[in-house]
Amino acid sequence: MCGRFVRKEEKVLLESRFNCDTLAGILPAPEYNIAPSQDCPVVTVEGDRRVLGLMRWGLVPAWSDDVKIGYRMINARAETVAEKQSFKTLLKKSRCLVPASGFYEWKKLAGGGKTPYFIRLKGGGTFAFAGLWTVWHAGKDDELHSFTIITTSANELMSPIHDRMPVILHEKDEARWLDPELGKPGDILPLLVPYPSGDMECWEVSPYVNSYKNKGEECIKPVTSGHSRRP
DNA sequence: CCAGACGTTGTT
DNA sequence: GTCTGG
DNA sequence: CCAGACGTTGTT
DNA sequence: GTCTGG
Repeated sequence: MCGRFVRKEEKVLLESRFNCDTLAGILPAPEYNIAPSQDCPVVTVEGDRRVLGLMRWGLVPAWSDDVKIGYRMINARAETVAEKQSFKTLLKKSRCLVPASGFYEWKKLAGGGKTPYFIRLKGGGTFAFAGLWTVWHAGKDDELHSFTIITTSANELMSPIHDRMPVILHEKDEARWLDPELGKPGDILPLLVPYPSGDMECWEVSPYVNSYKNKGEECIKPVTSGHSRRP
């Protein structure tokens, strides 16, 4: 679940919305169909300031001897993230915000097919997924920064589509999620819950989005004549 | 102590 | 790197 | 997440 | 069917 998302924000908007500076490199343009292995802007804490840096979606743990593991480490389960050895240290020390405008889920059909849905906050505001990040060393000076998105059970809006959904942080909780002083599970696990259904909306979109190569407005256009509706 | 594993999803 | 299992 | 590939030998 | 790649 949560294997594709959307980020329509410009760099300037991201910096103001998340109160951060741009760390290094050129940020990619707004993006409609972000897939695993792509580089995305991610907000982390360095010392006493927030920074926006680029990382690859799909966690490549420091111990891995193969970068390809990242293709399958795109999510971490909230229910077990404090216990799994691959995540517990990161949960304590390496949390991040992943800015987004929405995400996709594919609903399985009885006939064996699948239909993509676009999901976002009501009205389309910018939000942050709860993420974990790490560094992998390919060579002596070769660092790969990567991240994963935490998932939780589906809320009422999502459950007709899928049984899992990404953790979306309430804006007031973003500072807590990033606070390096907070390392105890009791401080931060309560944030990893489904976002309220009433504050979200979703609609069916075209299978055009099935290919991550397809970009643009078409990726979030309702498949039924312009009206958003429940699945 | 060392050796060995370390993840999610969906589908069956 | 860090945790679990033997 | 979905799309797309999925192989070896020998010769150049 | 299953794995890899983006």
